[in-house]
Amino acid sequence: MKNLELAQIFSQMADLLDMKKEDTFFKSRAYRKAARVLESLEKDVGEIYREGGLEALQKIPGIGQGLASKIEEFIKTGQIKAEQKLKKESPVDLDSLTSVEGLGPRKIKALYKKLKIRNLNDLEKAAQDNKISKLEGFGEKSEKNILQSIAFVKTGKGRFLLGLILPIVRQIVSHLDKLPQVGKVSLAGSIRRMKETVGDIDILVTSSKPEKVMNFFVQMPEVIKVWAKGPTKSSIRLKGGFDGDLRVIKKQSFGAALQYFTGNKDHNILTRRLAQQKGLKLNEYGVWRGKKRITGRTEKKVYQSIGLPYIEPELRTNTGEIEAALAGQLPEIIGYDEIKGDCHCHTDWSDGMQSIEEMARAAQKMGYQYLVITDHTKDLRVTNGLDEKKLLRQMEEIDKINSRFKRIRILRGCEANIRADGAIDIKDEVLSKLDIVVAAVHSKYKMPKKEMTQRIIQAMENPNVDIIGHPTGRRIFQREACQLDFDQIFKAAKRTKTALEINAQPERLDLRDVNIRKAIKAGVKLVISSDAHYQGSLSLIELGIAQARRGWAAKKDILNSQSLKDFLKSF
DNA sequence: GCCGTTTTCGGCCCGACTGTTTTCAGTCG
Repeated sequence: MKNLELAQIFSQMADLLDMKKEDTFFKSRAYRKAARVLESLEKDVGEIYREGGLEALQKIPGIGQGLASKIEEFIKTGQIKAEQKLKKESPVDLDSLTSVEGLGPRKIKALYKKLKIRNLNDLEKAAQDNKISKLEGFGEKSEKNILQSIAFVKTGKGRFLLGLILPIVRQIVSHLDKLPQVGKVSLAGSIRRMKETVGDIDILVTSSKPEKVMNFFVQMPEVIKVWAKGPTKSSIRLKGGFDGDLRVIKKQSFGAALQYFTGNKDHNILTRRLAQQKGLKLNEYGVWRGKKRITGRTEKKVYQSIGLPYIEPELRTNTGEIEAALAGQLPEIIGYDEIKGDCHCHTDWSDGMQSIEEMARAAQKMGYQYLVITDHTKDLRVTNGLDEKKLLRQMEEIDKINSRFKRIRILRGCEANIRADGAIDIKDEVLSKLDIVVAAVHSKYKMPKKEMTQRIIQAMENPNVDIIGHPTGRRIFQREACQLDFDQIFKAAKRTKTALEINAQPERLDLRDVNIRKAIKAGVKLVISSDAHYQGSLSLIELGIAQARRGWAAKKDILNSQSLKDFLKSF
């Protein structure tokens, strides 16, 4: 799948163009638009090109002659000359500098011209020496923000979004699975725990012919570097910039190895201690009494042998799961197949890519009983947000479309905007006509804790508001969560019967796992939503379910695990 | 660079926010 790679290249080219010249506004915007379209394209451009050539590429909206031939070049040669040229001519490391919030191509250009800032290090130094605040167009606050943002970017270094890595890794796993020399295959490590960000990936296989498996692994087309290659372990770097390990395990040790390589460090220390207390030894090869291996083939048996029930991978972080397991109080966390409908998605009425009908058909395919259409509302002009009149028209449209669907019900909703004072941007008389109202913050994320908390509580007080969308507004690696007094938020949510969302977008995953756990403890109900802007991203719901599982959520805590009737009743 | 014509040029989404200014540029979504 070349779409994401190309999207990245085009948006980089847009930035490079903006830096280079003054009058590239519309050209760079065309590149950015093309990047956006590619990002959300269902079909692989490689496939489109194979089937219909340049002509088919030009049928993609936002792609014309110029960009189509660049895509062709990329498919054929793996690179785009124009991009290489732009990069060569650019004196700065634009990629890392644009990751600093508030810095775009223009400001980066100014910083280079006046202070010769080429990369993050230069930038940090200049900010520390108070050189930036003295520049025209910058000030003390800019300088402070730059330093803060650099620190934030640094914490994310070397980690990657689960949602980005998972599809790539799954493909590798499925290739390995097809090799005749491979028996069992499993992911391990943080990616098996479905942690929201992943450092490197671990894959375990059983095989009687490790050498052939290793040969295949280090020669995959995605590999850009081989760190190590041996009979039991090989390490590589993949195109995306992240590293992967493959370990070959004997059949009789597979369960023990999985257990060993999945839990975080502290979980493993505790399980080994439990083994010790029983006069056993637990390592990656099995559970041992003296020199005798008593088990190790499956994880379940490993846990059993040390007196524990099977613990789901998502829980293995030593945050109380072992104590709960010993006490028989481990929750039965929600399953990946237990969501019955999606509560948050967009269509081409606002900034989505597909029609209501197309989204509904895709949701039906996923086996859902319902899909809530929640397009943006009027405050968000950039997303073509709907005003009261358009919302009413959309409701009529949904009613019409519903008559064409038998197995799924399309629910009428919106993602309304919570203004700075907590007011909703749509009149109550229209809100009250909707089946479900999601309300969310889209501006002024830096408000002080007290005001931000009050703002959201104010929104929850509106009897028409059913769900608070992406409650903290965070974007992993990009924007910190807003400041909230969660105790107060949870209290108000419970009192007003407002559900909080677990948004499944890879860079949001908002609420976080710890807050999900706290919310459940406080008696707050939750929903898991894809926030899909096109059909394909409905399946992102999996990441939200993983997040819920890491937050110890059971089926009963998640409102959209209920049937349509019960779901509607709970608001 | 794309797109759709008043069809090979001329327009292209635009408001909020921020940090800087004192009327605005750049960034973000």
